[in-house]
Amino acid sequence: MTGHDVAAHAGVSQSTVSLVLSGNPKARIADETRERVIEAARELGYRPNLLARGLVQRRSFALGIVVPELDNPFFTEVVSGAERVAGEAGYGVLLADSGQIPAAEHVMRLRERQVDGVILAGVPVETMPDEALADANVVVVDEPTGRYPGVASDATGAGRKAAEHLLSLGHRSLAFMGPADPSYTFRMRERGFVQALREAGCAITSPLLRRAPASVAGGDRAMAALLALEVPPTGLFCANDLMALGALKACAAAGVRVPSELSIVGCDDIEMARYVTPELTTVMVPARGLGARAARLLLLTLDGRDTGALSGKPLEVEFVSRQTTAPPPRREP
Amino acid sequence: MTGHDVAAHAGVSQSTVSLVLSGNPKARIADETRERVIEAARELGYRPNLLARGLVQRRSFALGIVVPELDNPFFTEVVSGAERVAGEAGYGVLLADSGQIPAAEHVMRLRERQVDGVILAGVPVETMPDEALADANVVVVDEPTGRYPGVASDATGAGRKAAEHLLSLGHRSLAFMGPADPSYTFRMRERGFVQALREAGCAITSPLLRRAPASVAGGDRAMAALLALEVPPTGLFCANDLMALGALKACAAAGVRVPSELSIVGCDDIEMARYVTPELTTVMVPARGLGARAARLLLLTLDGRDTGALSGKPLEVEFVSRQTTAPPPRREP
DNA sequence: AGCGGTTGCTCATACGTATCACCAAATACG
DNA sequence: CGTATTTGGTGATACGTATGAGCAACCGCT
Repeated sequence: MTGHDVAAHAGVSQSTVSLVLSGNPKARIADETRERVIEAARELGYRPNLLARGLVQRRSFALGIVVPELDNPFFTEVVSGAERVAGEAGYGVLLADSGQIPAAEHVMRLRERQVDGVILAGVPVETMPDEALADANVVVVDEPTGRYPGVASDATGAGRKAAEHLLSLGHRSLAFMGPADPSYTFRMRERGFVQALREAGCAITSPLLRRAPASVAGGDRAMAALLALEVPPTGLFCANDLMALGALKACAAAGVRVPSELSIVGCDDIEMARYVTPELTTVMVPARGLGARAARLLLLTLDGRDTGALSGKPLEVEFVSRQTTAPPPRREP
Repeated sequence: MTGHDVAAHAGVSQSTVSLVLSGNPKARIADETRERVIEAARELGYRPNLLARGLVQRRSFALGIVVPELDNPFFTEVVSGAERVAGEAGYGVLLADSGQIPAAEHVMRLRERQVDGVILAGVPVETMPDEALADANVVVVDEPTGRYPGVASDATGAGRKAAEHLLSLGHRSLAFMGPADPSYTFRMRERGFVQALREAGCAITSPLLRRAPASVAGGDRAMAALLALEVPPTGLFCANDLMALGALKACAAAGVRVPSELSIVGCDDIEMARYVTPELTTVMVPARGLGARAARLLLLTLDGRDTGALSGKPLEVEFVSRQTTAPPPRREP
């Protein structure tokens, strides 16, 4: 089932079929011919071979997206948002879940498939060999590089909002937990949090700054360490929701009541934040929006359109008050 | 950067380059020539154009996967499993998140991209027009069709195990919640549960059989309805974990204590099941395994290998005892 | 020396589409 | 009526790769 078959069936040449079905609308085709071709294509159920089209047009109308792990709901949402936008624009999406293979290799594979562009989310772009990204259309999610266009959320704002909320509740003994090898976004969340505390004259001390993998298990471990301190904090900000869920779990295991004994604020607002008990107070980061925006930015770039507008300002984050925060317990009850 | 460039650089023809770099190993190439070509390719950073290869070989070495929603962690895991297996075999993965567009349309788009096969997970295959799947390599996840090869989990077994557990704890007043338009798998989970109850002389009555979307919100609503009954059940089996999380949430909101007042069993064992409080007792369905197996089955089919072995027996499910089940409260305390 | 067989490579072509150059017929124009 | 212009289409080619046919050189054997 090729364009030639349709041509034969409609009594025209393959060129004409191509012009009718995918050529630009300014092609001069008689209405009657156009009808015949379209009808023939419909009857035969013709679908163009996008490999062939891609080969000659040097555009595959597909884009790749690389994430470190689909397990993390945050990245799932990014993918979901990007997929939607790409799909609506007629683009296909090639997914690469980093896993064992280094991200750079994934990018190379995607480029072999001639993707028109690549979205990188949560991968350490700075550590990738230059050649992998050389003259590729790349959009980086939530990790401003200065070298590639990107979309980001207001990460320092996220940390700041968490701090402001906890401070306003009266907390003064605050802790933070985040990954040991933080990505840009995690660094900024931490910085925003720490700076806001400092400005309020409430510096964070080293034992209250825990490093652990940004996962539920990591949060669990870090929380256990915090609870083992001589004077545990009364409030906690976690680099992401997964860690916060782990912290919540550790508290439940240790019999520490949230929020009456300890207030916890997460970050991302993954769906699960609403479904745990108590519901997690967090800072909403528009993951799906980031993915969608990344895709839009990429598509605009491919069309050679101006990208300044989209690339510019970070996406707003929003504090979401739920049930894991409350005023600190009174001292020496 | 094409094979011709490499050829020129190595002083051979493009054919030779092709033979060296991707031709079958039985091609007769002098060692010295082979070296030269490989070296030239390395120097130039040559990567073959898979579109061109796909066009001539009539195989794209890519497969498509269609899911109804990436939001559901179950499907995320299926995708993740399939992606891993495909990636290791050198296949690319085109993702289609159903969303607004009907699944059949997604399949057509994937086929335009010449995917070698398609994995369908959670899409209503029976309602798809035949032409969409005509002479395509299809593997259906968890929905035996009789027309297409598929991989499935032991869904009746899942329902049965949930029933057996609750019965063995002493429950006699049991409820079920599942979607109103159940897929095959959901129907079988329900059937296994109901049958096991019946065999134990403990039939389930109609008001204890709730229909709601298989989501957290749906579970929440259904649970609220159950709690409003004159005699609420002491035990509950949910068609999937998302519903169970919703039920848990509704209980928390209504002040019903789990598991002392009500036992809840979910199904799937999504990651979150471990992280809610109390931890969710559930039946583990190997989602990642299903995805991996679907991919393997598809790849074998593409190689023209025998597929009987893989297609055969459903994957085992496993009861996972956690914290949401306990003996029923004594009557009239 | 003569000859079949093997080795090592190249030539030409096909895959299915888009697109440029070109052409015949029809039409406009003075 | 002769010529410029437009209309509506076709033919040929290119995209980058794989691959069967073919070919020259060399080998082993009698």
